[in-house]
Amino acid sequence: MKISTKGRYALRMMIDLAEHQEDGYIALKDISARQNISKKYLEQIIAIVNKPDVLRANRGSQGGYRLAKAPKDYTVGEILRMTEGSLSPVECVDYDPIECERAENCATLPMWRHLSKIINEYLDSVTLQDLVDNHQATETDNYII
Amino acid sequence: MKISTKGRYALRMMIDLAEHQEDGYIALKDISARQNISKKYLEQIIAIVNKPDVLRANRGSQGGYRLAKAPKDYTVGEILRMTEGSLSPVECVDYDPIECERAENCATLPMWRHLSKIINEYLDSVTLQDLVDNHQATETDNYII
DNA sequence: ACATAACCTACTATGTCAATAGGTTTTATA
DNA sequence: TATAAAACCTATTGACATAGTAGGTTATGT
Repeated sequence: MKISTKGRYALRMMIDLAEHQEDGYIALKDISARQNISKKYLEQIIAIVNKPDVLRANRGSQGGYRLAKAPKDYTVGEILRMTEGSLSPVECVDYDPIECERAENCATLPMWRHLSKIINEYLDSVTLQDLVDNHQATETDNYII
Repeated sequence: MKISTKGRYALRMMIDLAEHQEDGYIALKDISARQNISKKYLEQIIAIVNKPDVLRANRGSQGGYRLAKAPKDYTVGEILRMTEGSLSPVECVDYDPIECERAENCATLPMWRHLSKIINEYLDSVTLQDLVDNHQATETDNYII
């Protein structure tokens, strides 16, 4: 029941991009150095997230990435679902109709559904901007989240 | 971010034991047949949960297992933590003090803490009795959870 | 005594994770 | 226009976890 490095690194990458929005296109080399994550691994991870409505990329010299929209318009949930796949605690709740033959008479299904709901709803309630704001607050201990 | 079969099977086993409380000691063979889970695998899983305050076991002929307390006195959270280990979405929040050197200045830590909190609090709020009640309700569609 | 059940330990196939590695293509700039 | 820098692409790998299977030993009610 753990978020993988893929998801966690993707989040840190997005936060890094959000915090350096003013610098134009950011090279993975710089994110790699700041976040202390292998550039090669970041390449693979950013490839998952690199959709036109999420990121803008420039190739070649002086190239890099920048956010496609404002940090407040990304939720943690959407970023994690892109990299991790479904965030539900059990696979069966992702299908509609449920394929499991036990579903009709399952003692635990409603509980899994509810857990899935609160996980996704919470993660969809936190934006990239919230994380950036919170990061700034680490200096003053004025945590928002 | 998934609960493994170990945790899910452990829960189903506990529910099965709760629903057959009146039958005295229940053999794994019977749970295996009813739940359609390999008896050999159930042996390994029940070994994790088989503590004096959780289950009573009788060996030999006519032996088996029964709950050590009332179904309302087990939470889903405690059962899953026994089999799955920690239910937190990231490892770092389990340590106090946190070992990660980035912790003091981490943009995501408070969010992970909060997510961990709502997951554990919800799973600790659901008892084995709730699941049994809910199971009964599948016939009438009067879900509680 | 014997059948039955818990209990114990080792093994294994498969898959996922967490990268590393080595390239090709594109592009700003000197 | 050569070149350096960057994105982009695909394959491979070691380590570990998952999801069991297998083959026993020990205890106990009948």
